[in-house]
Amino acid sequence: MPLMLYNTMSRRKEAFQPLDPDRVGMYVCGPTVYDCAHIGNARPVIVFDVLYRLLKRLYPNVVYVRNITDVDDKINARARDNDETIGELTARTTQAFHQDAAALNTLPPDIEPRATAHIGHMVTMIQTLLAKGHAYEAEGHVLFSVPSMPDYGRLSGRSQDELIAGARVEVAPYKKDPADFVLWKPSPGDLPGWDSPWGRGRPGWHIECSAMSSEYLGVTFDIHGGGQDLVFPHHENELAQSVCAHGQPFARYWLHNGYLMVEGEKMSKSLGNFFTVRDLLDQAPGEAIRLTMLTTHYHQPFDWTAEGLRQSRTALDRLYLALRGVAGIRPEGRDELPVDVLAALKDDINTPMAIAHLHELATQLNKAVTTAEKARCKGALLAAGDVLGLLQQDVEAWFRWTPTGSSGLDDAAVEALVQRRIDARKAKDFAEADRIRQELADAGIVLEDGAGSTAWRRGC
RNA sequence: GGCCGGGUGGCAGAGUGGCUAUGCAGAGGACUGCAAAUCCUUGUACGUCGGUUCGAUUCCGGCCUCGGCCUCCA
Repeated sequence: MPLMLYNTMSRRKEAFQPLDPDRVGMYVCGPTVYDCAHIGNARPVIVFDVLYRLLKRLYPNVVYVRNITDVDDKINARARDNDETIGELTARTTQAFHQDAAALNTLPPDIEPRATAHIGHMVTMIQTLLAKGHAYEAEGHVLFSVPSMPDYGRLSGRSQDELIAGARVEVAPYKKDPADFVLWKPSPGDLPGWDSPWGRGRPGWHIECSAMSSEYLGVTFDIHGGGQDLVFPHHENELAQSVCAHGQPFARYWLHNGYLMVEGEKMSKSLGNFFTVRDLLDQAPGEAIRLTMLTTHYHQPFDWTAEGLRQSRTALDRLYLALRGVAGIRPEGRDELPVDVLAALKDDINTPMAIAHLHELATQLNKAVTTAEKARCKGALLAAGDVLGLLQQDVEAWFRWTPTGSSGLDDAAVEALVQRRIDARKAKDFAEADRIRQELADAGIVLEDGAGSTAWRRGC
C-alpha cells in the first residue's frame, strides 16, 4: 500500500509520490519566537515528527525543514514590554522551544532556518514579483497584487469575491485591492530593519517561508505542513508568492493538523485555560503529553483534557509494564516495523489506529510464554514505539518520574523501605510488610511483588 | 452571511455497506500471604428525519447541534 496523505489542496487522500524518492522534502511552519510554546504549538511539532519518522522509514533521504520566525511585530512588541532586546528575546525563546521539542521526544529538523538570515533572498523574490507585475509599491510598502493571480484562493477554497465580501478588517488606504497583502513594509529607526530598494524595512510574514522553502527544498517540493489556522491567509499567500515568482508549482502535498481546544473550549488566556508546554512538563512526563496528542487523528480537532492526559499516563504504564516484564530479554526484530502499525501510519498517519496496535502488541507480549516469543514480541513493540517516538526511554526511568517540586519520597528512601519490607516478608512478618506497603502507597508508590523480587513505581 | 470540519457505547477515540477496533472506567473469574500487575469473560454504540439498498452507523438529501476560519493565532 502506498503512503496516503490527505491533501488540503485536493480535499482528499492521495497516494504520496515524491518528486525525487532519493530526496523527499518537507517544510513545516515553525514557531514565531516571542513566547514559550503553548500546547497548540506542540501539536504540529509532534504530528509532523511522526510523519518525519515514517518518511525516514520509507525513503533513504528525507530533508525536514522547519523555520524559526524571528522577525515579527509581536516580537517587537514583546521585547519592548519585557524591556529586553529583540535578540535576547528571540534567543531565549528559541532555546526554550528546542528544550520543549526535545522533552516531547521530537527529532530536530534537518534544517532550521531563521528568517533574519534570509532577508536577501526575500528581497530578491520581491523584486521578481515586482518585475513580473505581481506586486506594486505604495507609500514605502510593497504589496502583492492578489488580482494578478487568477486562481488565488484555491488552497483555502475561497473566491476573491468572498474575500472582499468577508473582509472585516479596515483596509489600508494604500492597497489597490482589499485582498492585497504586504511583502515588505517600512521600519522606523527603533524597529528591526534592513536596507532594500524600497528603503529601510522588514519583510511581511508570508514571504519568509516562500524564500526559505525554495532555498532548501527547491521551488517545487513535496510536503508543506502546519496548523489548520495557517491555511488562510498564510499558506494561501505563500503559495501565491511562490508560484508567481518562480512560475512553477509550489508544495505538492499540503498537510494541516486540526485545531486544539482545552476541556471543550477554545484555548485562550481570558478563559484561564491557556497552558504552555513547560507548565505541562512540570506535571507530566513529556512522553505522556506526546501520546495524548497522538490519540486523536491529526486532522481532527483535538480536545486537550486533564482526563485524557491521565489516560495516556495509564496507557504508558501498561506498555512499560509489559516491557518491564521482559527486561532481561534481548529484543528480536527491533528494526522491523510491525505491518499493521506501518499500514495504520501509511493511511494518512492514523496514529490512534497505530496506538491500538501498540496495545495489541503489548497484550501479545504479556501472553508470551517462551523466551523466543517474548523476544519477538518485545522487538515488535519497541519497533512500533520507535516510529511513534514512544517507549524509547529506560523502563525504570519512566516509573520513577516525579513532578517538578515534588516533596515525596526520593528514590533512595523508597528503595530502603522496599528492602525493609522484603526482609519483613522473608521473616514472615506480614503485619510489618503490609504496614510498609501502606506507607509507600500513601506516598503514591505502587509495589509489585514478583518471583523473588519487588518492583515499585510511582502512580499518577 | 460565506466557507470548512465534527456529532460513535460511562469516558477517550478509530473504523466499516452485512462479520460491530483499542485503551480507560465498571462487573465476574483465574492468579496472589495481602496487594499490584497480568490473563480470561462481560457490556443491545454509532445526533435526527427521510432516501438508495436484500441490508446503512457506514452512501445521498433535509434538519438539529458543536467547533473553527473569513488578512498576519500552530
